Amino acid sequence: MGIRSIERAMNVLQELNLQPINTIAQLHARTGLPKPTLVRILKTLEDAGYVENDVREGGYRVSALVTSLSSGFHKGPLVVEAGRAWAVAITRKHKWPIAIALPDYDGVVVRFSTVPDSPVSPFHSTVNRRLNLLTRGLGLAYLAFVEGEEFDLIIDVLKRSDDPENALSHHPDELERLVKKIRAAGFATRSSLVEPRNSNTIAVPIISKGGKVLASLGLTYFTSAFSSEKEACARYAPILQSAASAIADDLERLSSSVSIEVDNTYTT
Amino acid sequence: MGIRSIERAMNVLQELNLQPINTIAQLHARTGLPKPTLVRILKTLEDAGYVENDVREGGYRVSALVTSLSSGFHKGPLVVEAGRAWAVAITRKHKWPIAIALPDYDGVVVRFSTVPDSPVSPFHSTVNRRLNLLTRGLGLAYLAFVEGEEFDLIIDVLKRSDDPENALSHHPDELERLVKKIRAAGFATRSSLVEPRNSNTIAVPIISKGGKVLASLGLTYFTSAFSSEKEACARYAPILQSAASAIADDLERLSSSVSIEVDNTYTT
DNA sequence: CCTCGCGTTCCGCACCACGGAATGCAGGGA
DNA sequence: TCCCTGCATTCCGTGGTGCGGAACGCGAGG
Repeated sequence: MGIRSIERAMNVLQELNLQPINTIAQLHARTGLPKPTLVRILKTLEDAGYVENDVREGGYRVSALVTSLSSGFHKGPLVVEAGRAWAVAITRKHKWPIAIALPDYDGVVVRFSTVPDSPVSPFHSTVNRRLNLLTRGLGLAYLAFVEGEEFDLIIDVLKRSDDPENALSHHPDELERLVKKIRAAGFATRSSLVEPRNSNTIAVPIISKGGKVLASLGLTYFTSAFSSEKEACARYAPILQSAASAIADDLERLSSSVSIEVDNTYTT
Repeated sequence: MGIRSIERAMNVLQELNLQPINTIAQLHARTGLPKPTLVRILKTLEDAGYVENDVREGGYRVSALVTSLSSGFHKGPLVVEAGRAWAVAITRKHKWPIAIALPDYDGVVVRFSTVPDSPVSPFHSTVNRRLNLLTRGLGLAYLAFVEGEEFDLIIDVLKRSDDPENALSHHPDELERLVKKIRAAGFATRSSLVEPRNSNTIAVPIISKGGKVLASLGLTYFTSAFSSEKEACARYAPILQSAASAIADDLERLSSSVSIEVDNTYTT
């Protein structure tokens, strides 16, 4: 076991990243740490410059310096780099948060999200969150556009899983129907069978000029903001689709002008 | 005074971000912490998933999870978002690290850098580093293209500073000569009067379609890699200039096309 | 075989982080 | 005005825990 205070501090720092502003009481509830301990940890982080105590807002928030804790981390594939700007732009315009997810073995992992830029996000920073392929919007948007034996390979892996969210892999015809529907529509949504119910995600694939599915791009919204799922999809799916194709274009420009290959590596 | 172990852990984490791989000995030298203490801290961070002990490489490195420590921080202006992808692409092609700096009162602050992507960087992650306007490449590339009373305003502020790096603000004609030279060339380099001497930076402004100087974009290289500064500039200045103009284009596309799509899709 | 430098483990002591209890403070209700 | 409630913050005595010098194991080099 490691140094307790450090583990606690890291947890606190993670929690702080999940909300724009955090009261001691909230952190107490979420981390289970005694309040005096929280105050002490937060004061330490504040002295070090990672945290600000905004008395006006009545709580603590992360400050700019936290970026220095991860600035040296190699950010990952060029798709994410190319997609960020579009994701941010869409969120600024439409408010809802955008996420970019990359495939990783039997799921997709959120590698970038504009949650911190969104004033109305149902979630708070989903970066590094792993999502299932058969139930989640971002997973389905990726999977449904994968073809041939790569598709079969993934399904085989999923079959070996006992995660209830992967259950569909045992029902080939149902699965096929879903995939066909998604392909025809050009976008996927989160299954209505999984939590959370008060939000939904609309996602589209990002497909390279060569036809390879590189990532998926999703928008998450509160269901209560629209009278029906259809309405939300009609509104945002085209936006996501054109953004996805713009990202593919950018990737092309970025690679051709400096002649590099699209790199599909991802870290775990 | 805060909790010592936390302060130490944060320092270690920052140091880890400054190099792709870090041995205990290096960290010991840089942080001054006893080796057993370092091992204990690193083990704690490793258990928590923020750090990996790569025995093959013989050292510690930050892992993907560190991004969760800053994922909630609002990343900043769209220029940086638009510029990242280009910066990454250039570094992948030409190896040297690229930085994007934004103006901040009497200086510029590095808001993004590809140092982690560069195998040959003279520095290591300069994110959040503040640079002077009159001596640093990124500062000069910004300042020299600012016009009119905005320029005068900045100089007035600099005059009130007693930082030796701002001394030039007291020599108007010399300053004017420098500014003219930079404008004519279209790029700036770091003053030969300031450290470090074994590297240099070539920087260009990023100017919006409306003519406003938004940021500066710089490339840093080891002077020993070229026979003269001229040679390096001849090679990289055009690359930076076209990237800067591409970034300005992207910014334009990002802001205009996203809003056009809104209007188009509303009827569907 | 020895030596050097390294990462890692050991272990007893000092000290410092811990958290329950107390305090301070602001808002709300009677 | 006074009391109450919920909150953040401070206090302070105690015991656990982080500390780091010393020892160890190991691989490389001579």
